[in-house]
Amino acid sequence: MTFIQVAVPVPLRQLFTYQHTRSLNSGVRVEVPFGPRTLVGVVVGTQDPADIDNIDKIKPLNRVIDNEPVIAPVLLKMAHWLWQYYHHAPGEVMHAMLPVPLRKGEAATPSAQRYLQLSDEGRQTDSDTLTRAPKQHACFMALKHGQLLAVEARKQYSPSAVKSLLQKALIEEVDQVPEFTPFGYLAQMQIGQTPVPDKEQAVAIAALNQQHNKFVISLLEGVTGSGKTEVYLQAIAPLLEAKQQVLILVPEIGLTPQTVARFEKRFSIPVGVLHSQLTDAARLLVWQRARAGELGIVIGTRSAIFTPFKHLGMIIVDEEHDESFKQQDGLRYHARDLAAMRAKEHRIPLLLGSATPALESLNNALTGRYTHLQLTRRAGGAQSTQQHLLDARDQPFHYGITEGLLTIMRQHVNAGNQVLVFVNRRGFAPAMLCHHCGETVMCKRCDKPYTVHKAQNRLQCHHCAGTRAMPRQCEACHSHELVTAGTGTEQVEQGLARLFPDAKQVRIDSDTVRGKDKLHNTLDAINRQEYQILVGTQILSKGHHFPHVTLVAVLDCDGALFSADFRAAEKLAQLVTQLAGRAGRASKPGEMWLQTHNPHHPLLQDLVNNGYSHFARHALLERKAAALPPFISQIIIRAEATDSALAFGFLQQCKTQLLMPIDNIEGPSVGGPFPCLMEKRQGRYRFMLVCNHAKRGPLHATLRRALPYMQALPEGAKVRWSVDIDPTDFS
DNA sequence: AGCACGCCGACT
DNA sequence: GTCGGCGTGCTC
Repeated sequence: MTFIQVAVPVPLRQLFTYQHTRSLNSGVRVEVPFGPRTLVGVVVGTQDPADIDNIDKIKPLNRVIDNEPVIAPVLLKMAHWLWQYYHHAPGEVMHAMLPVPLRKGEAATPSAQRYLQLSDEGRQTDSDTLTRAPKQHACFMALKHGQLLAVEARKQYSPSAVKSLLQKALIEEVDQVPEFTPFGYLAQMQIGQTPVPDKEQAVAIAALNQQHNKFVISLLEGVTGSGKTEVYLQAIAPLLEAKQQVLILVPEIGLTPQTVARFEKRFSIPVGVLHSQLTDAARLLVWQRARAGELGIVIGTRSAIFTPFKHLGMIIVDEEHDESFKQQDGLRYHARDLAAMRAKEHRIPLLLGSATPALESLNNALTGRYTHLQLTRRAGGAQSTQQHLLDARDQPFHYGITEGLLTIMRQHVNAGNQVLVFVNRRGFAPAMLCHHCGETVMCKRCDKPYTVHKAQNRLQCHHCAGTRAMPRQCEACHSHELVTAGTGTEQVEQGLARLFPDAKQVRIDSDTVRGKDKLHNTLDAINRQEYQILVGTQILSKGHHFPHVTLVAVLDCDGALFSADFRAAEKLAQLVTQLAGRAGRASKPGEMWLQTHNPHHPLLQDLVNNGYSHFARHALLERKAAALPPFISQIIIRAEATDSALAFGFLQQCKTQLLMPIDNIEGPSVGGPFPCLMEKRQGRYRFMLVCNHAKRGPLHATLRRALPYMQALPEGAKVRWSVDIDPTDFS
C-alpha cells in the first residue's frame, strides 16, 4: 500500500493523502472521494506512512485517469513554486494550469478532428486547372503534401477557397483522430522574405543568437515603430530550424489576427493561438499539439504560460509592461515572472519587449541582471509626436477641457485632421487640488497628498490612515476653487458634442467595443476619416495606429501624479508614450498636449522633455528614495463584505497576526486597514492591508506563519478575502 | 468552494 | 405535521 499526495481542487492551502495499491507518477490525474463528492486531483508525490498522523482517515483513491503525467516535471516544479510563492491552494494552482476538459477528467489524448484531404478525383487532377484561382491553387498544392486541419486550412487559404474546392469535389472532409508528428512542420517550413535589419536590430539579433540553450533574460527596449517584431522573427528563425519551439505571450488586446498572420507568413507553418474567446475544445487541441511538438510557435495571452512543449527553445513576452499579464483574481500570478521562472527551469532565454518597460524590468536591466538591448530609431525615419504641457491653472473649464486646449482642438479639426481625446479613467484615488495655484491638499504628518473618499465625504491619508473633513479653501492661496483631480471625465463626451456640433465623434472604450469585429469596424471607419474626434480610454493606446490623428489631448494628468497608487505616474507615462506612438505619420507629424495643474512637476517635465526612457530612470530613483517596489517587497491582503465593519475588523485581526514577532526576523511594516481605491464594488465594502518589507524572504515567512491563524479567524468565513503577492494595482 | 447537517418559521 | 431558510463545519 502506497500513500499518494494529491492536489484536490478546493480552496484549501494543503494537499490530501490517499492510498493506492502502487505508487503513481507525479502529474498523473486521479479521481478521488472528497467528503460526499468525487473530484479530479493531480498526484504530486508520495508520503511516508510515518509522517501521517491521522492514518485511519485515509481513503483509497477511486481511479487513476492517466497513464502518462498530464503535467510534465518542469511544469510541476512551476506549480510547486506557484503555490509556495503566491500562498495559494495547490489544487487550484493545478486547475489553473490545465485546460478545462482535463479538469473534468476527460482523456488527455486527442479526439477526432475534422481534416481536409484530396479526393480521388483531386489526386488525378492537374493543379494547372486552378491557376486562375490562386488561393484555391495554394490550398490544393498544400493538400498534395498531406492532410490539413480543416479550421487551419480555412484560416490560411480563406473559407471560400476551401468551399469552392469542396464543391468541385477535388478535396473532401474526413473526421479522424489526429496522429501528431513531432516537428512535422519543419518539412513545410520556409523562411519568407527577411528585411535587412538596421544596425541596432542586428546587434539585438546577434546577442539573442548567442543565448540558445542558456537561461538569459533580455529586455528589448524599443521605441514604438522601431521594429521589435522583426527582431523576434529573426531571433526565432534559427531556433525553429534547430527543432525548438517558441512561446510568445502578448497582452489580451494585442492578440490580433494580423499579429498571428505575420508569424505564419514568415515561416509558413501553423501557429498555435490561445486567447480567452477560444472554446475549451480548441484550447485543448492547441495544448495537445504543442505538447506533441506539432506546433513550432504558440502565441497566447497570460495563461498560455502554462502550455506544455516537447522542446521549448525560447519565451518572448511582448509589451511586457502590460497589466493584463497579472491575473487580478483567484491565483494572482504574473505571467512575466512565471515566464522567468519557466525559462530558468528549461535553461532557455526569455525575451521581454516593450517601448515602455515596467520599472521592475528596467531596474533589472540597468543593474545587469538582464541583458539590455535597445532600439532607439523609428523605422522609415518617422518623426515622433511633439509633446507639450498645458497649464490648466485658473483657465476656464468646459466639461473638463480648458479654453486653451479647445483652441488647439479647433485648429486641428478645422484643418481636416483627427483629434484624439484621451480620458484617464484610471486612478480611482483622486487627490484634491486648488484650481488657482495647483497646490495639492497634503497630510502634514506624512507629506503625502490626501486621497478623496467621496462615500464618507472626507479626505484620508493612505500612509498614516488619518482623515480630515473636505477643506473649503486652499491653504496656500486661500482660493475657494478646489477641484478633485479625476472628476468631470464623464461629462467630457457629452460636452464635446456641444462644443463641436459639426464634428462627428466616436467613443472607444471597452464598453462600446464589445466583440472584436466591432472594434475593427470602428477602427477602419476612423482610418477612413469618418470621424473627426475620437474619445477613449486605455484601449486607444494598444496596438492600433491612427495615421490621420494630428492632435492627442490628454485631460487630467493630475490624478496620476497624486494618486495613492504609487504606480499611477508610471502607468500614465506608459499610456502617454504609447499614445504618442500611435498618432501621425511621416508626412504629418502629430502633437500632443497634456493638460495639468502642475506644469512644473518634475516627472511630467521629464516625460515631455526627455521621453519615457529618461522618465523611467528618474522614477526608479524616486522609488528607491521612497523605499517602494521594486526596491522593497510588497503584499496586500484584501477583504470585502456587505458589512464594512466586518471586513475592517477581519483585517485588523490579520494585522495583529502579521505583526506578531518571529525569532531573528525583522517584521514587516503593515499599513491599514485602508479602504481600497475602489471602495465599494457590487455593494460590498472593500479594505486592504499593505505589507512592506525590504526583503522578500522575511515578508513571505511572516505571511506563511500568519496565514493559518488568519484562516482560522471566525470572521474569515463571513468576508471574502484574498492575498495579493507583488500587487500591481491598489483597486 | 461545495455539500450535509441542523435547527426555527409559513404552508397543504 | 412538513418544506425550506441559510448558519456552521468538514473535507485525506
